[in-house]
Amino acid sequence: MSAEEMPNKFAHGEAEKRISRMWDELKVSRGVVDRSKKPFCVVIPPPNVTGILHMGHVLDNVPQDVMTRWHRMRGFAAVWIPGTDHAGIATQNVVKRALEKEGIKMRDLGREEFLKRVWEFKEKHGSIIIEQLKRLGCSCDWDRERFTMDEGLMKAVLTAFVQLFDKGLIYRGKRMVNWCTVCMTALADDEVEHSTHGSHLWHLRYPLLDAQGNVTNDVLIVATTRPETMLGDTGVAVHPDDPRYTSIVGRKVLLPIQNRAIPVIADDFVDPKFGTGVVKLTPAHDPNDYQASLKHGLALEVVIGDDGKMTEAAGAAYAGLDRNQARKKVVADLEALGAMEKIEKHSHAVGECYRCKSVLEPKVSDQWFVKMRPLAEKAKQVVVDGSLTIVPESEKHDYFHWMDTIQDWCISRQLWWGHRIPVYYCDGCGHTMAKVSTPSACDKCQSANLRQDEDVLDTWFSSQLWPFSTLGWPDKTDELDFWYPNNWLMSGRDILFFWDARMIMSGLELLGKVPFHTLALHGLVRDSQGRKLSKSLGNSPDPLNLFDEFGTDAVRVAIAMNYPMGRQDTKLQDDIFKLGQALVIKLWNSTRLLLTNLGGESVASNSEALDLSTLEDRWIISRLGEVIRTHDDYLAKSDIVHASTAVRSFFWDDYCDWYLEIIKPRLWAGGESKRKALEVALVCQRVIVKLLHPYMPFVTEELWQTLQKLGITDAAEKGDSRSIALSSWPAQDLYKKDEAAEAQIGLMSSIVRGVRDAKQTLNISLKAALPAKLFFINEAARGNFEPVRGVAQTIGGISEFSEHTEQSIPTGFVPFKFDGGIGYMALPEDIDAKDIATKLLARIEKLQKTLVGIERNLNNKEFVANAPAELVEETKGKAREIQESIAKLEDFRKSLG
RNA sequence: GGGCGCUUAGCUCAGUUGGUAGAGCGUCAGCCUUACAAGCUGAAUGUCGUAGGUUCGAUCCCUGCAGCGCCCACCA
Repeated sequence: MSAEEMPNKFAHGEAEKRISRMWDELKVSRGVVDRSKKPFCVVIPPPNVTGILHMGHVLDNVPQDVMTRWHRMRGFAAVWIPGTDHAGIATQNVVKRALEKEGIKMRDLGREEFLKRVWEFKEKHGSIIIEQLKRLGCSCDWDRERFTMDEGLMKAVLTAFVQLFDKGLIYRGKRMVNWCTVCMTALADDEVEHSTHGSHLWHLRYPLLDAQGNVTNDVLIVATTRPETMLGDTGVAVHPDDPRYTSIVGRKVLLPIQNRAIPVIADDFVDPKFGTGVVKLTPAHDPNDYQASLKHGLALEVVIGDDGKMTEAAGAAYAGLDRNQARKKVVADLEALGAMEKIEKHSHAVGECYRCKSVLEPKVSDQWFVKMRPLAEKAKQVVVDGSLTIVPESEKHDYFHWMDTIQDWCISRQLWWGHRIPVYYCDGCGHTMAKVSTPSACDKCQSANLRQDEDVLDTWFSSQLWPFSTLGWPDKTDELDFWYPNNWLMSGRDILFFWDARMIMSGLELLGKVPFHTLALHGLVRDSQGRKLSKSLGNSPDPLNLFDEFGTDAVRVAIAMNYPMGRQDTKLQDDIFKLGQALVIKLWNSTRLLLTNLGGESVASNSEALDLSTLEDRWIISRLGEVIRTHDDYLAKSDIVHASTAVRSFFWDDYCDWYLEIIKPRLWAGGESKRKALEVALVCQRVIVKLLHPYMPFVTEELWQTLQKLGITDAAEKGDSRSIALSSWPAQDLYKKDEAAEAQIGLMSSIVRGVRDAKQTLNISLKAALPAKLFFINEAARGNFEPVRGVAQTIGGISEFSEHTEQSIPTGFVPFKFDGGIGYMALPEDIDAKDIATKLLARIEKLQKTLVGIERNLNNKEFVANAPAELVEETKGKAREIQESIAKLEDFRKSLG
């Protein structure tokens, strides 16, 4: 393509596909173990294998791609490892429901056949999310894609289990766990979501029995939120110091309906102030009651089954009823018996399944647990001593608190889809052992009569190994040696405990090292009204539609510039994608401006040997170095919002609005000055394109390829020029700071702004070239003016600047303020004096307001005495400038009549 | 019940050795100026949640209060 043929817009739809293909062919994102380089490794938070791309994924992955691309260009041996999670409950439920639609029941199929169906489902849908991540432009090393149930990771999971088991960190125990009656499995504590429900507090009358077991006239009134569980009551408890009840401790009450005598016990877990101060005890269906039953030797009466239906033990009248129906019937029956004292309104928190939202049932059962306390101590320590940094820092509090209050982790799930627990029971001698590969005989008695545990592991048990299992652990691979610990991990705050914390614990325990050095957390994006994005609200935009409409680059850069990091959640304004798109267009067009001015020539530059004899060239190069520094500093702190907006504002404000406008006359004029301008401008353009590449990979690749084809290069660049993704990151040291140039251009822009302001006040065209005079209050400004005289004339639309040294206003001129002095611009003949006077008055009043604040300080002796001398001088100077301006504007206003 | 965070322009948000407040969007005014009208040039708008304290000086540091949000938590 020749420069003139550069299309006038970026056709993102076509280009993104073409560029993705090119990246695949060049394998730009391949991570190679290269010990001459520094390692940089990130692992993707594995999306559910059956998932489809939503805004949450965009949020997770844009910063990871930014970081990975940035490091790759900076010469790190960078790798970003992709993959998917088998997502135990979620996937099992999806397949189960799909089968039910075909009229097939999971249990009828049997375990083996069902699993076959899940695998088929996975093969069919598993690549969808991966393809979508590619569309997002993620530069993952796709050859290293992993799945939490692939062969290697399976081995990692089993090995981890066996190691923890052999160390005694995994044990089996009878506990009260959270049971989901819909998913039919146990859940870990943090898989429970609490939400407040409006309900009732039922007060039940339990008649007191005398020593012979006969009903007396006394009743004990118990308050409960779950009347249906009374069918399984095996005791009643009061506080030992509660004077109302001390006399009856040890006696028995008659449980209505069941007509069973149950004991009254004393325990200090009872709060005398709540309800009646008497608690009914249902050890099989309440965690507190269960603890009490262990202490006091109460019986366990299971009245609610795994499916949420009442059991035989509940009595013939209730067996088979759903727990909710049973509640109604129990209440009605108690009322009929006269055993219902009263019913109060009461709201309380109820635990729900984080997958299916149904109300959980506490259930006593045998489950596998990981001992967390020893792991938690180490995990805390690495954050305390700084070997692992959490961003934003405020999240540390939550992290420490969680570690401090940690309970053992229930890792067994009564599911079929997942890693089957590698524990084998010997039917010969009762020995229990954990093995990575299926054993043929018992370790102890050599019996071949072995039975594997039926349960599978919690999904998070495998995801916690992700930072090292994906690198080959438990094998000692080169990758593991080179890229572990990972450098950086990004995740939503919502999975800090599910995933991040457990990776830290398992990494420390199994490998003795932190899994990553920096943990960056982000909040959620919400809609413009602050609501969570959800399918049911219909307020969750489909990222793929956004890619089609605005271009992937636009979506990415919009997300980067509005990222919810170090903050609370971010409200997604409707227009941010349009603004992202505007940036893409602006970048495209600024390149086009330069290319269409090449005049058929090619411009090869060298950042190390630029001719900077022209002021604006020195200035933009100085600014360029500054923006690289600023950007890199921010990104090093994982702050992609400030990093990306710094580049944007440099590009748009300094480069496009000032620099390109300044050099346009040189471009039109041609010759040596034009060539130099193009050289500098193209260096800047290349650097800007590179700086934006992590955020907008597609359009920047397209522009890069265009420049390369035209032979526009920079001899100072290193790296592989076949793709911008492989090119070298701009070196900030190449672009030296030039204070003088910055001060001079700063003065120029201040004068130009003053002139423009004056022209708009007078309602005259900005192009009208009028003469102007400058009166300098600040000597430094006078010195800085001479070099910018020409530029100021051109850009400001001034025929000629001259210096004014008198105090009085030159007649026929209008005053304007600039930093360091007062300017006077020639007044055209026909002006609306009244209109101008009004505008001037407003300006004067504003200056006076500012002056009042400044003078308040200067009039304060304590300020002059205590504030730093520099500040006092600066304040005095400021005051003088403003005073002068006010005086001149005021004089002029009066002269208008 | 505990812990954490937030409150700054109409909206979304920046703002660290404490020095008199910024951006983008929106609004208004003027420009089709030969890269871009998805653009350019300007303007207006704030008792920085509230009451105190420290300080010459507080959006910033300390304390109380109010409103909002998040996390954790077995009160039946």
